[in-house]
Amino acid sequence: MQQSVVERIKTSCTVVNVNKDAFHFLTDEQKELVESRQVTVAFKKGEIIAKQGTFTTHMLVLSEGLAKVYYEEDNKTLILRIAAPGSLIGLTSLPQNNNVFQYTASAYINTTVKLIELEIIKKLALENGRFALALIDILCEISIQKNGRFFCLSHRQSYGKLADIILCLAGNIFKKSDFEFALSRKELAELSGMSTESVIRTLKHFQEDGLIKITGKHFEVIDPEGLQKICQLG
Amino acid sequence: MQQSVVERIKTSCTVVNVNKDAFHFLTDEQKELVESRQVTVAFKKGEIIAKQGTFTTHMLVLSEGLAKVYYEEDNKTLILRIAAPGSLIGLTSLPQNNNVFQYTASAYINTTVKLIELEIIKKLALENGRFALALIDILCEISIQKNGRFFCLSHRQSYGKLADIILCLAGNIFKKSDFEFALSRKELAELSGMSTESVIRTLKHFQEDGLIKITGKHFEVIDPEGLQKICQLG
DNA sequence: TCCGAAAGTTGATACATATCAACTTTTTCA
DNA sequence: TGAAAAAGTTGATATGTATCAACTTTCGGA
Repeated sequence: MQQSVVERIKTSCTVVNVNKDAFHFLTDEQKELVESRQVTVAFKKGEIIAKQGTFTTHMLVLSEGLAKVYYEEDNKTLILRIAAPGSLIGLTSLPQNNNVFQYTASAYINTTVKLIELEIIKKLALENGRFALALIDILCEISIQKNGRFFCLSHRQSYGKLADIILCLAGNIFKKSDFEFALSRKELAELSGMSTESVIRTLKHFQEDGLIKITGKHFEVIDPEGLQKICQLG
Repeated sequence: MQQSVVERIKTSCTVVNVNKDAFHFLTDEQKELVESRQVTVAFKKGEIIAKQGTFTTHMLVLSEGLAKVYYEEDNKTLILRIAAPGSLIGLTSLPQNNNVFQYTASAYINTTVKLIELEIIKKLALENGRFALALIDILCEISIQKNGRFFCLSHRQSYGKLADIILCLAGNIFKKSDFEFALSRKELAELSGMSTESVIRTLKHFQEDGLIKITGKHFEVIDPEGLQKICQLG
């Protein structure tokens, strides 16, 4: 299958974290243990999957849907990433002294997650080096992605931030240049760290410049290279 | 030993990453392997210890000094953290497909680092679960700290950002309320993500309000609680 | 020790973007 | 189906902070 243009575009701050499958390194016996103990839970759009500050007994594996992972403080929120199928939530609570969720996760759309006890994860990491190394890999990936997003939100200005988010959505979530967009303007604003009004004005600008086309909820990226250029300029 | 007031103050965005000693979980034999193969290198103030984009063959353990760890893009820099003794640099390059440094590290002051081959780290993580788990712990800590810093730099305004950095320096690096400050105003600005001029003006404000006292290169935190309040307000 | 460069400081100005307010369109659900 | 609520849009205004320019102080090296 050929990659579309939007998928090939590299953005500095992908908000979506691509997760590898660590479980694939488990032995059949270990896989069975995980499967025998795991529980699947479905969340409706808008529901909170995990709340920052509550005790983490289980790690979550997002199996279907899309979740917003965000950090909360003083009534302000910072979206850390969008969790897509395969993403792990709650891995950072593995250390004994951080056994609460370090962020909140809520469902953008209807979402199902599998719950696996952290104690089992810890046990498996201890006895299976390849699995442990895979977890390390995932944590490294998340760290690298976060650096890019951090840079983008703190060093670019509105045009660059929004262009980046649009490319991320097209290239990493929907994986095509046109898509029905489920998120509100307010949520787009939250993602790009700007006000709703600024998002609207900037989107309008992008349309006038022929970079994107919006018809109701339908988004189309017309000039990905142009958007990428805006990302880089600031 | 009693903790000083500045050490007890919690800030949202500690720029210093407190690292645990993962090597302590190694067997005597494994420790010997590490020690027999490790090399120690000294860097002078200002020198580059590791450059973003170059191939990572070794992980670095900072043993003495202080280093600035920063992300570079388009001639702009974003300081990710200050590496203090015990900090690991280059751990995020462990995954096969990210085998280049993901950030640059340079010496704030004269600094020595130990170099350990990544291959050895990988081998040890594979055969020693407790060591692997300790690495996971460290990555989680870094991740959590980065969330706080990310939030601080993107959601607070200048007063809050600078107050936070001052509390971090006092509480986490110098571990006392008064210290000789080696960093220039420009570097303080870089750390808090603002312009040099704004840093100067804000410091002046803090002095006038009796929060801190500066005499030449000598810094003294007079009212840590007051600074903390400023952090929280924004 | 003195000169030039770097660091530090101050005030004036510019600018990006948030905020506010008024309004329109769309959606929701009783 | 119609009324209320939510989402989207637009223009005017406010504000925080960067930028620029001029200047002073400090520091390093010939």
